[in-house]
Amino acid sequence: MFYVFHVDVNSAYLSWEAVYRLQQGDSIDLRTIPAVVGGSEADRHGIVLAKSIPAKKFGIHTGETLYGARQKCPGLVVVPPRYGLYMQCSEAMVAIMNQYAPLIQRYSIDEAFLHYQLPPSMIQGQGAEAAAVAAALRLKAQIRQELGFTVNVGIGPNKLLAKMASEFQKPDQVHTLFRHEVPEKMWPLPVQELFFVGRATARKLRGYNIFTIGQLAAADPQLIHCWLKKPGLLIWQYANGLDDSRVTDEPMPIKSIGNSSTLPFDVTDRATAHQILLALCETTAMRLRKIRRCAQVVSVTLRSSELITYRHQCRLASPTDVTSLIWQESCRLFDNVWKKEPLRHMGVHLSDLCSNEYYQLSLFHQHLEKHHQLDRTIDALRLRFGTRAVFRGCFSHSSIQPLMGGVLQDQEVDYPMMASYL
DNA sequence: TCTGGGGTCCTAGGACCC
DNA sequence: TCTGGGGTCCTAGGACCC
Repeated sequence: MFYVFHVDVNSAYLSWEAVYRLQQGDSIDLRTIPAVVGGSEADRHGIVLAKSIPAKKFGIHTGETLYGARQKCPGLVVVPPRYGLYMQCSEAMVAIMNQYAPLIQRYSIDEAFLHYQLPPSMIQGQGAEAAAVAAALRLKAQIRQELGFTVNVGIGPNKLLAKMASEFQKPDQVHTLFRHEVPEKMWPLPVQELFFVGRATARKLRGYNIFTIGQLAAADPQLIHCWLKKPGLLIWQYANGLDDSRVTDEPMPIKSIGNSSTLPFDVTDRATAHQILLALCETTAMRLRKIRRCAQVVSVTLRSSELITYRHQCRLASPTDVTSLIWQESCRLFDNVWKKEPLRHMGVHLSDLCSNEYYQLSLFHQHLEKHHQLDRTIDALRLRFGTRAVFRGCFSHSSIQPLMGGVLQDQEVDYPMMASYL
């Protein structure tokens, strides 16, 4: 007998930022005022990454522009993100969760599932439910006391219902969604609140007169399948509370890897574009080598200043993890597809990954071997002396960063462990 | 200086082969 | 050449999640 807990940090980035600032002696708790964590507007990354509850009351949404958010709330406090800090907060939370169960599945930086096993003496029923709630309340209180931030814990018979439960009322709440509670607690909700029903699917469903999760649950699955194809069957099952996926701590195998960046200025010439591709290839290929994979497909994504996004991909003759080969291919793709319009955003993605073992053994070609050794040497130097220790000469008199993409480049600052709070 | 960055999965349609 | 049908591979695009 077990239950699944879903632990969700309330306004994660903003709460973590608030706690850190209080620790540093700041007198204002960001959670109690209209405040958001947002990217740099000067670098054109100016969107809301997380918002406080008072900010939410002004109608501010995650993902909207800081400009838009300020229109809604002129006195809004905006603070920049510190991803390294957030990683540490996340680690500290998972460490506490581990005191309650050996099996934890990290779902994202601020969400995790916990497989809560009841003692064998407990059989299904009120006693078991009450025991699970009591444990969740203790977990929530311990996180709050030791780390200073609040979480919602959802309890259910499976991951889907646990996750739906954690979304109910916020912050600092434990909610249950046991099977017998589904008709009362989940079915009346608007269909777009169901996991995996996004804007597009909700719009289609409304076109078929399905407005609530209960209406979706009661619909004919064959019809839903016909309308929405395979994802339709999935959301029909979700609407009925059905989900047989297990909590697992085995990491998902990585299928693709990529980096992209909204550029500080519009790019209008080929040479600059190629240099940016190199900066993106450096980061992406380095990550590829780190996980010991080679890529067979290279893809270049472009977004124009008009926000039109398109991409172009191709399959390589043989898999590679060599930065310069990936860059060469990226430039070729770029030249074939760029329409010469100003570019706001560029990206490089690698997919169809395979092991690099065979590749390493078959380095017969001298020039490949040299590239390979160069990449390895640079990787080792960057690991030891930091990502800025060594970079290509073409960047030395350029305003373009030699490595682009990735969010954890500012991890040189070490933050104190959150567990030192209180 | 109004629109981020990291992923996964699915489907449509064309090319190509038998 | 007024050409059937099945299967595979590939690319582009769109949906969803955080």
